[in-house]
Amino acid sequence: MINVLIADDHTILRHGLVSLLSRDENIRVVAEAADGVEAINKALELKPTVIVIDISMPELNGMEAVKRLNEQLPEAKVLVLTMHEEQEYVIHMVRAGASGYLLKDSASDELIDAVKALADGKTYFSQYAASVLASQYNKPAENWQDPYKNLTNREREVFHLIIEGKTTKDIARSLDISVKTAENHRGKVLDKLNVANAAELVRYAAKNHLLM
Amino acid sequence: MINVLIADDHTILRHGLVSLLSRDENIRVVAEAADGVEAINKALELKPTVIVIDISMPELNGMEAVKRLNEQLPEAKVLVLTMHEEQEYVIHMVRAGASGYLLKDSASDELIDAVKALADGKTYFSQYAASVLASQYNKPAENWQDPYKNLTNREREVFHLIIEGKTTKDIARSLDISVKTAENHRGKVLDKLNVANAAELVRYAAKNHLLM
DNA sequence: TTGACCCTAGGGGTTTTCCCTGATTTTTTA
DNA sequence: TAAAAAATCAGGGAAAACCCCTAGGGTCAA
Repeated sequence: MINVLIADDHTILRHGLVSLLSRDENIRVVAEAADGVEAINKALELKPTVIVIDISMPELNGMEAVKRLNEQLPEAKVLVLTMHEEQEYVIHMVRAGASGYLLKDSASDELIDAVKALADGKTYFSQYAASVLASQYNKPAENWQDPYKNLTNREREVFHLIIEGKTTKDIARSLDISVKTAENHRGKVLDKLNVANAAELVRYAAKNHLLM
Repeated sequence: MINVLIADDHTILRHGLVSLLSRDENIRVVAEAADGVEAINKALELKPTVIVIDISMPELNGMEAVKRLNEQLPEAKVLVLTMHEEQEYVIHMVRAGASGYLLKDSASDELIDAVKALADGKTYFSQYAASVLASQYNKPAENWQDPYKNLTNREREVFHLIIEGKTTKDIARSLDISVKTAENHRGKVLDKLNVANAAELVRYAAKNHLLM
């Protein structure tokens, strides 16, 4: 038997979810919450297996609620159910500890599947959410284009050595060139990628998945 | 009309895919390939909209093939169809430029949906693949543990400012402390996380998903 | 109350980074 | 072939980073 807590500030929608989930004989809705604080309190008290939560809620928004739930009740699995299609939401919620992400216009079967998957220790992401997550890895190919592409071969070598944490002296030794030359390349790289220092350069590399 | 190229070294399976996809009136299979090199050659010649490809193939494996296809024919969308459930495969293929990832035991409808999604410029990931991608964001909470956890609150603040690319002077201003104090904290952070400089610190942050 | 730890701040030093300018040789491209 | 771009080297100078040290004041717990 899967114990579920439903947190959503829209009463009608919440009741709809309850009756939808209750139809499945393996699922029992043990509590409802209309805001984030209530959700956390009831979760800590009843320790449900799965928590179905909406992002936008009064008191404590879904994101913060998920974060706290993950800290205080890590064994509970959080399924985010939302109408937000914004990319950032998906990633932030996953970062916050969500195990599933479903849009409200999903088929109702999907909701039940998702709850069961989470209860089973798996994750469940809607087609859309999956695309967003994947896009984080896909992007680089296109993003590379401008600045990184404009580096010369030598500069690209230097670039990679810098993001390895190498000093200019190391780089000079590595490439068998003078320190001054390495320094020049370094400067060019920072300039072309429009960053102020090595730390920012590594950030740039991370953002564009250039970090090995 | 969506032109599709199918690359799979298993003849029977390949033919099965062809007849499956051909059943849809909006899809036309323009070519088949039994290995990676053939896949690339035919793709460059026929410029299909979608390329359905298996990971394990002779001559040039799927991963390499996807990489090259992405470089030489970026407008073609690659759908990876495989029986490999290994985590690394998903991520590597996506990094290589795949727009979709489907397991061979998926429903046949899913294949058609996936092809159409890709032709439409979207991505398509099976439930499983999505989970793997999501897990990349979930992990950190556990990985954080050792060194980062040992930072004091103040050090953690400084840590985050360093990985923002801030200089010591910036940090001092930010926290309203003297440059010398900021410098001390900076030193402590580098020391505790066992890195030599800010660049390595950002690497550390990236590895542990601490980069915002 | 006495360590232990943290935050604070400074002294004094070396090394590295970053930003210039200017020049020679090689490679690429028009 | 001539022009442009890239790679090499170099020096000066300011700023930042990094390192080692001391030291007062605060909190907290044994």
